[in-house]
Amino acid sequence: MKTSASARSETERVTTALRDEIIDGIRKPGSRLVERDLAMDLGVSRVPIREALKQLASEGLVTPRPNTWSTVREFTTSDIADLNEVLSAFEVMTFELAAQRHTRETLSELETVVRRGLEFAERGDAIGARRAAADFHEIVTKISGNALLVEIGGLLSSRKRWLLSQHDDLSHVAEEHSGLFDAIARRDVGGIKSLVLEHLESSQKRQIQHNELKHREPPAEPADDPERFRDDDESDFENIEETAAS
Amino acid sequence: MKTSASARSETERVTTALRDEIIDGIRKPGSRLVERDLAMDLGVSRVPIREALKQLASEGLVTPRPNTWSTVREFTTSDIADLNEVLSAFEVMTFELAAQRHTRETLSELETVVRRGLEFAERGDAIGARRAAADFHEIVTKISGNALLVEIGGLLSSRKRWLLSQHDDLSHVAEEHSGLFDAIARRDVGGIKSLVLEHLESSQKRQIQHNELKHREPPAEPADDPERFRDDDESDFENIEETAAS
DNA sequence: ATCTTCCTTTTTGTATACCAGAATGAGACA
DNA sequence: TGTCTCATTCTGGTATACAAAAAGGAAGAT
Repeated sequence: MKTSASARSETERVTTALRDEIIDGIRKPGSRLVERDLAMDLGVSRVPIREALKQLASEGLVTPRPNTWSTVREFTTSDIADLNEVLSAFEVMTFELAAQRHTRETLSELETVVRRGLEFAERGDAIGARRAAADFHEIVTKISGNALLVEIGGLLSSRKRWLLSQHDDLSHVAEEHSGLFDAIARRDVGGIKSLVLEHLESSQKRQIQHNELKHREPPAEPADDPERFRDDDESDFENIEETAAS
Repeated sequence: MKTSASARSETERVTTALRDEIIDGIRKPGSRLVERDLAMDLGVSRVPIREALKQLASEGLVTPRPNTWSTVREFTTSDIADLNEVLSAFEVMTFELAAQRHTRETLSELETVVRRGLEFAERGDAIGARRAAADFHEIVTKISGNALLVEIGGLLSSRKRWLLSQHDDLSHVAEEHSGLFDAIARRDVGGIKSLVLEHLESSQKRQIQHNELKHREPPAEPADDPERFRDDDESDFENIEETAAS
C-alpha cells in the first residue's frame, strides 16, 4: 500500500501524495495540515512530512504559519491575477526560446503530446486532457533550453495544475496547443507571442467564468478584497527591510 | 552586527549564515557541505542544517546529490547565460509594473536606496554599494505589486547577489539605478524596457570581463543546439574539487 | 599497469522521543 | 460584553539510533 510506485524517498512520496490531494480538492482550501496527523495518515514519521510541507509551501499550495499548523492555500482572485500576470511573461519567453531552439527529436516528442491532448479532449477525457496539457507546457519549457526556466516552470507547475483543475472545458486548450505547436515547428518567433497571450487570455476567461459559479463557502473568514491590495498575511514573507542597520 | 537580532528561527539564522558564506566565497565552489560538520560548525543540530540546505538548493546556491553530501554550486558560463536570459524577462516585467503602480511612499523609499547606492559607490564602499543595489531591485519588485513576482524575486535574489559579487565596479550600477528610478518616477512604462535591458547588458559585460573562465561540463548530451553558443573552451581540468575543506 | 570486484567508511534518510515556546481556544472574571 | 488567564495543542529544535546508499580504497584479475 505504501510502496505505490517509482518514488525514491519517503519525502518524495509524501510530497506527491499531498500535492495531488490538494490539487484534486480532496484537501479543502483552508483546512488544517497538522504534522502529527499527516504522519499517521500517511504512515511515516514527522520528518518527511515537515519537508513535504516546506516544499509544497514553496510551490504555493500550502500556507505555513509560524509555530502553528499549516493550511491548504486559499487562492484569492488577486493570487490568480498575479499568477496570470507572471505567466504571461514567462510563457512568452519560453515559447519564443522553444521556437528558436527546438530540434527534430524534441519537436516530435512535442507533437505526440499535442496529438494525445486532442484525442483526449475529443473523447471527453478531462483527466487525460489535463495531463496532456500540463505535459505540453513542461516539454516546451524543456525545449527552451534554459535550465533556470525549467526550474521556475517546475515551481509554478503546481499552481498551473491547480489553474487547469479549475476549468473542465479542455477542448479549446488542446486546439490552442496545436496552434502553438505549429508556430514552434515553423520557428515563427515573431508571431508566437500573440498566440501565447491569446492562449492565456482565453484560458483566463474560462477560469473566471467557471470560478464565479463555484464560489466556495468561507472556511474561516470571508476575506473579500476587491481591491488590488492584499489585506491579510503581511506577517510571513521575508522582511524586506530588516537588516538595514546602516 | 552581522547576526542582527532579527533572526526568528535557527533555520533562518543558519540559512542566512550559509548563504552569506557561499556568496562571499568563504565556502569555495565544489566544496563539501556535510550536515554533521555544518551542525557542529554552527552549533545546531542536523535538522536546521537540512532545512537550510534544502532552501539554499532551491535558491541555486548548493547542489544536492541524493544520499550523499551536497556541494557549493559551481556556476558555469551556461548557468550565467541562463540567469541573464531569465532576468531580462523578469526584470523588464517588474520594472514596467513598478512604473505603473508606484505610489508616493514607495517611490520615496526607493529614492532613499538609490541615493545610498550612489553615495556608497562614490566613496568606494563596495559592500555597501552591493547591498544598496540588491535592495534597489528588491524594492522595485515589491512596488510591482505582484506577490508572486516578489516570491520569484526572492528565489532569484541569491543568484543575483552572487552575480553582483562577481564584479566590483559598482559605480555604473548605481548610476543606472538612478536612471531607472527616474523612469519609474515619471511612469515611463514605454521607455523603461530598453533601460532595463541596457542595464542588464552592461552589467553582463562587466561580469564576463571579470569572470575568469571556470567551466564545468553541461549535462551529458550532444548539443544539437546550433543557435546557441556558450563558449566551450577545453579545460574542465580535474577541478579543484574539495582540495581544501581546510 | 589498468580494470574489476568487494569491502569498509562515510553520510544521508528516516524514526522515535522529548522539550521549550508560541498560538489557540475556552473558561473565569470584571 | 469584553478581556485576562491558563491549559491545550502544535511547531521548531535537540538528541540519538539505525538502515541503506554512495564513495573511497584495497585486493585481486587481466
